[in-house]
Amino acid sequence: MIDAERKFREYLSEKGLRFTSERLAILLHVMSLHEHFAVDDLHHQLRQKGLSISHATVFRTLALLIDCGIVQKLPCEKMPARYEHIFGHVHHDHMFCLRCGRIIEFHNAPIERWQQKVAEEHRFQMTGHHLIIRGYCEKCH
Amino acid sequence: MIDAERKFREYLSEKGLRFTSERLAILLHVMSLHEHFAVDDLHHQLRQKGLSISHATVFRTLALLIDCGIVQKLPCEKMPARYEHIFGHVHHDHMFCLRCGRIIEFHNAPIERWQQKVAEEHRFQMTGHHLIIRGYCEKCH
DNA sequence: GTTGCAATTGAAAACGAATATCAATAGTAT
DNA sequence: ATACTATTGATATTCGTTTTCAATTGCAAC
Repeated sequence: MIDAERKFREYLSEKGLRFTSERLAILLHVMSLHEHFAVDDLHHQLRQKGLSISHATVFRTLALLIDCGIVQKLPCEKMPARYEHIFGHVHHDHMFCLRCGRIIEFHNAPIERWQQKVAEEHRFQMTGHHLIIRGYCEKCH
Repeated sequence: MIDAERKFREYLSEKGLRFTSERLAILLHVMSLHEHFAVDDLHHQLRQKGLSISHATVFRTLALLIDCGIVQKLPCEKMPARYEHIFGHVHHDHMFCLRCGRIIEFHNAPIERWQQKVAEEHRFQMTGHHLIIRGYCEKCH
């Protein structure tokens, strides 16, 4: 059993929810993806694997995975929404290319620290943040 | 004529678009608001002023004002989308209270500088950014 | 001013992502 | 095994936003 599965089982158990085969299949597939994805991507890929999991269940399960901290919704304002698994990864932010749609991940410790400081100054209890830098990637200027 | 109107007229003229009474009314009202607003707020307030401007026109005009740099869409993921005028204001980011929905504005120069630096490191041409800090405000922890 | 053309408008219909409904199914605790 | 209740899939619905299209109105040329 992978760590993410253990974490998901614990989360569901604590909330009195059930660990179903659909939820396991979605979790495992999400953890196997190393790119961000839309709900439809995920749905199609699961069907190609021979699993018939409904659209509604994919949405419902993603909401649980987000609440549980295994997945995050990307802050870029494109529709449909994009997701990625974050469990087992260090925190990172994103740059979004307005021309080709490429998403570049980055991590910057000073920015993280200053955010914490700004929150404290406003007596604001920070639980998370989203930083997205928009512009044009190396190939697209 | 206020500066924003001059800027909007120039923008429309350059694009071969027309400066209509509806567009002027929306621009002036948006500039008079000192809070973020949803499309429906704007639409209602315009109607209360006795102006019968359609929903569609409000949406269409906001898109122009955003493209022109007078208005921005806020990056908090609440529906419906929130907007604010930015023309004549210094750049700022937002904290969003998950409990009461309050939006706190802030500006932090070091964060801005580090963002620029990160973009340069990735040879990324930054045109803008959105930073939103989520959590609980002073009243809500 | 008048004219002509294309941009703009309003009302309504269409769109699309996401959510709710509900009967059938399947975990889970006993 | 049983009973209870969460979950599922199919479908319908919601709701913010966008498109359609005929009527209107800027605006530039005359």
